[in-house]
Amino acid sequence: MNDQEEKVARKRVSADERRSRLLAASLRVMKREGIATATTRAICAEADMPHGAFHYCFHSKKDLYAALLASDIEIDLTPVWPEISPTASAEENIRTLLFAYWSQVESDPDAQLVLFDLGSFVLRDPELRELPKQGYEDSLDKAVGYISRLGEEADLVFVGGERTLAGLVVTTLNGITWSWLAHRDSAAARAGLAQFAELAAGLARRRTEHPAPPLPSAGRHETPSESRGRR
Amino acid sequence: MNDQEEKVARKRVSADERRSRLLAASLRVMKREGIATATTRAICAEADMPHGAFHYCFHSKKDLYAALLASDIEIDLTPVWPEISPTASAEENIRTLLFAYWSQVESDPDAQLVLFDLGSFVLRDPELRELPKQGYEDSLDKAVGYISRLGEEADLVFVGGERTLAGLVVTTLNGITWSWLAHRDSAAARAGLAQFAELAAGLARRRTEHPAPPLPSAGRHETPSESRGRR
DNA sequence: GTCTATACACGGATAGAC
DNA sequence: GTCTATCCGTGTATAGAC
Repeated sequence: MNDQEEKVARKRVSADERRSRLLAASLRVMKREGIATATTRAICAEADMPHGAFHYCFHSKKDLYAALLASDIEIDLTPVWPEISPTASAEENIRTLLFAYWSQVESDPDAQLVLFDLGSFVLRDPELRELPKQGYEDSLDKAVGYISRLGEEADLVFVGGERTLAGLVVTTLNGITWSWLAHRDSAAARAGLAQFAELAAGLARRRTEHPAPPLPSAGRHETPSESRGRR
Repeated sequence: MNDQEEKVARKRVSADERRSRLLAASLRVMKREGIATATTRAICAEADMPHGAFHYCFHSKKDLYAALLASDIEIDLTPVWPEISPTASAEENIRTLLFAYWSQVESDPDAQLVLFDLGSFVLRDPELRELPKQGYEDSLDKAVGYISRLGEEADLVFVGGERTLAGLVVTTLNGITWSWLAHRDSAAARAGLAQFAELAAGLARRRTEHPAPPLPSAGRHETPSESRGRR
């Protein structure tokens, strides 16, 4: 006594629901075959919708790109927090976090590729050029969030400020990811990550000890990171 | 008494010459409008050749991509070497080199974008997937070359070996470049570069003096770059 | 809103004259 | 080798029935 099932049970769904299904489908297609092959036809097929559906869910294909970049395809570090503890060293905690991130990168390389692919594409379009900027800000914010939480959970504070460190993290992670996509040498990538964790740990200080903030390398000429910390 | 000039004097040129002209033209088009718009037609037009010429210079369009990635679109640091001197600090010398690289990046951002664009595209194709790997090796080699020369000219040697440092440099430069393409904040990019120079300097040692390695700014508590130097 | 059918342009590649 | 004309597939977008 159900309405109809002429084909394979294509149910009635709201246009909004369709929109998000198309977004998900487009992401799947892009991961599988690349952005160039993710045509409106392929996407609709993947979402099991007629081709015509596309253009009353999205004004144009650019719309889809914009929406895709807005819905951040990001990595979730929630499950790793229990492993963070104040008793471990700063370097260990940082490495734990970075490696948790990294294992997700490695488990789904195509997602990363789509991110570069999409960014690269969008940077060419005058109308969309600002999107990656926003995306960068967003990942910065997210990194700041993680770093803050790390500070709390592991009782740390960072020389130069959280945002500076966040910039360093985002940039380095992008660099390592891109290089890894090219060479696919996991050991090398992890070594780079570990090296970076060591570096970042050098910027960490315990919150509790030393009431007088112990700046590293004070007294000499000013280092870049110090001058940047202010402004 | 010259042969012919029916149109605008389209001279006779060898197929090889055509090939390289097409490569150059394709690069120009890609820089200007992106890889997606660089069609065989657009490329031939840019090279002032008939469309048909394309397919007896290149077997297919993939061929062009491969050839393009093989002919490394790289950055030349030759003019900066005079500024390198053993009297300057390691950090200064490294920063000089990095900034020289960077000013070329900033002067031609589209070239960088093409590199990402092309890499991203090529990583999708099963037949071409190995090309970026090779490209990465090449830039590693190039970086090693620069680092070696820096070692000679500035009388330095690097903890961990030149190749390790080279990997770090290539990766970091990629990361900073990609981030910069998104946010276009030159000051931030240069700050990151300076920060990295500081870090890398922590890995540098004078070749000549002190058989026992003289750590910079020793005496107080340890700075990040110092702890990093060891391992 | 939903879907089918179609318009229209443009992509890579090739056939075949010169 | 060189170039023109053309094939054929596929892309985005829309017109119009339901």
